[in-house]
Amino acid sequence: MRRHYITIKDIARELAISVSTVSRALRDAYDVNPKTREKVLAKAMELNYKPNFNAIGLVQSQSHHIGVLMPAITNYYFSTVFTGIEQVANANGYNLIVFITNDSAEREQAILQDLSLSSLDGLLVSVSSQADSYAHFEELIRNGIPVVFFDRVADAVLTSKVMQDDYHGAYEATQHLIDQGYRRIAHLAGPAGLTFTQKRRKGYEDALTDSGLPVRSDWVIHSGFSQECGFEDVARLWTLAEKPDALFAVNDRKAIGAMLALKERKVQIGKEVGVIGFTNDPMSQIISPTLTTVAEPAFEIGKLSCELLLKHMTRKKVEAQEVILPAKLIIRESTRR
Amino acid sequence: MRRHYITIKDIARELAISVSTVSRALRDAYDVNPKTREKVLAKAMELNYKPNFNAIGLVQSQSHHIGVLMPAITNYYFSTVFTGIEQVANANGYNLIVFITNDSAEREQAILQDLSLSSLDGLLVSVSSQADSYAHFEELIRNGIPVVFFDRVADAVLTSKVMQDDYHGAYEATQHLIDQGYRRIAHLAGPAGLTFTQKRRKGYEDALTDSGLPVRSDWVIHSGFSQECGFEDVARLWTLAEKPDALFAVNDRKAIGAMLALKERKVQIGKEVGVIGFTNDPMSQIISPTLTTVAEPAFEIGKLSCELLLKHMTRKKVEAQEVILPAKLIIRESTRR
DNA sequence: TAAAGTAGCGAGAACGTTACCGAAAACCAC
DNA sequence: GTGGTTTTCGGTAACGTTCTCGCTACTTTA
Repeated sequence: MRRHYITIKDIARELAISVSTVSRALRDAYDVNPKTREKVLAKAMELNYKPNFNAIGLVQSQSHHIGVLMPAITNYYFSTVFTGIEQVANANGYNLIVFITNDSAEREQAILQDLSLSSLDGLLVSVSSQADSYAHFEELIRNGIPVVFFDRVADAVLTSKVMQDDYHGAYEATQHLIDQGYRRIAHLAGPAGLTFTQKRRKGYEDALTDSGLPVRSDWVIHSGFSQECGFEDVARLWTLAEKPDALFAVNDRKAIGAMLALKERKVQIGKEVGVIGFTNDPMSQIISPTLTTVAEPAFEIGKLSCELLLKHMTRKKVEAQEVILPAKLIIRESTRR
Repeated sequence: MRRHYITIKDIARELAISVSTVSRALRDAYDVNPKTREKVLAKAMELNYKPNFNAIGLVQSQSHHIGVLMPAITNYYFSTVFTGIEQVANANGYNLIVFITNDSAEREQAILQDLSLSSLDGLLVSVSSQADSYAHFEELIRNGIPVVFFDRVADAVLTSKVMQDDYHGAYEATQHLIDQGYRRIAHLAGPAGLTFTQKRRKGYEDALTDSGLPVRSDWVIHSGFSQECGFEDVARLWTLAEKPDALFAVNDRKAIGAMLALKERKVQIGKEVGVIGFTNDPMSQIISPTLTTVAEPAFEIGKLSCELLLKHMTRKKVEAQEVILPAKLIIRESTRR
């Protein structure tokens, strides 16, 4: 079970110098003769020395690990955010430890419960949609482990957050539908508890109100994020006496589910019923008609979250900030009459 | 920078017992009075004690971390495999450290070069398509860190591998096209260096040969995995004097790129030209006509890879095995005449 | 030439935990 | 009671590294 690798002791012994000197030579050049430094480096290379991060972490009480806690990774948005995170983390010499909650609050709690404080220097989080308590995050922060939220943020926790402009994105999307002449606009919303669900709903409602259109609660359906949810939401809407003539979905997967339901009902998408999504998932360009959507800067959000976290980790005191990146309306066929 | 947390010393002091006893009480019950064990556990709970994994890792020379090295995570296949890995790793108390190579051989080398032997107990790998040297993997294994390959395996390295049945999947796909009456079947292949590219090509060629059809090298195009590659491959094929009447793509993204190119040329997919992919990416059900494909058991591959790795990690000597999971043909509209 | 400064290095403790071994205490059988 | 087990516990070294301090030897300054 136990393995033995090359350590600085081995280098010290072979070079007949002390471990202290080897340690210094390998890190910074101060207090060490350039010549001995050369020798140490050469010997380290020769023996293929690799530092033991457990030992370093122990003595410095840090791990060089950043945790990433997300509901899932099997979708365009999260996997793209993650790629952004990875790029920054890697460039700064940090490793990423990934935790997937499957959108379950219990799982999220369990992960945070098990989480040893010593194993992480910082944590990036997108909360599960059922999460009800954020005490664990606050405890983490209290213990000196910075937490940065992205996308699905916990409003109550005082720390930095990175997200897209959900409100204005939703407003623009709804406005676009209105501009295209749609008047009976329904909203396929996300789980009610999430902040961004609320923001997108607010943007939708304000756009309607600003154009003098009524906000009808029976045209707003809260459900999950999956394609199936979108499909079922349409089924429910189509039982109503007065059916909508446009759908604004909280994300592309739901919009696509809705489109499939509409196709099944032989409804002409765009012409009869406009559909608009949110995310700019590659699927939105594949489906036909192509889906109008609000593009989220997923990669940028990942990069920025990680950069912010690094700031919190390295600097003494960085005050919490909320970064809101612009979302961009992309007009395609599904809202073209 | 330095943080101090609750340690077993604190527990020992408060209970006026030794650290050895606390340590034993916290782990297994042997050699410790059930009563004192109770007290220790209660006190640990009270103080919210969390073990320091750096210290444990140092003394046991292990990290409880498993590395996952992949070309990307922003696609259906890899993110699903990863989810399978995550499930098994988590259930066994291991954390996952993710490395993304972006399909670059240099990046892969750099990651492996930096990789401290002490920071990983095992490694799961899907090699980059440009990888030319597998020396690093062999060194890892020599140093007692088990490596298991999945999907994109390194044939030369003697260790366990998990993959789908590329050969038979490709054979079946091609056979299906033949059965449907297509006769001039082209293959949009992957990067030539990868093992599974070769296997799928072989399956394609054998199916043709077995049906007495000629294998035409100008109908086999090797390029990348992206949608754009599929698009461009069709552009090239359509400059030929004799055009194919069916396309077998190495994956769904390429198949979809090809379909878009065909649509642009007003070619009726299915009726005029059959298209078949590989993966069963959700996109294949979204595009119209829906795409016939060969489903890969991505989640299962992830689970199995991790389970195999755990076996290698815990048991003294487990001999390397190659696991090949069945791939399943899923017939949809794109091959229906 | 003596005092003062500086560059380079080493000794030893510390980080939090486990592993090993020995000792004390409790129990048991006769 | 006595001797021998068994149970329970504590002391100490070790894991690989950094960090602090102090020492030596050389260089500079007056």
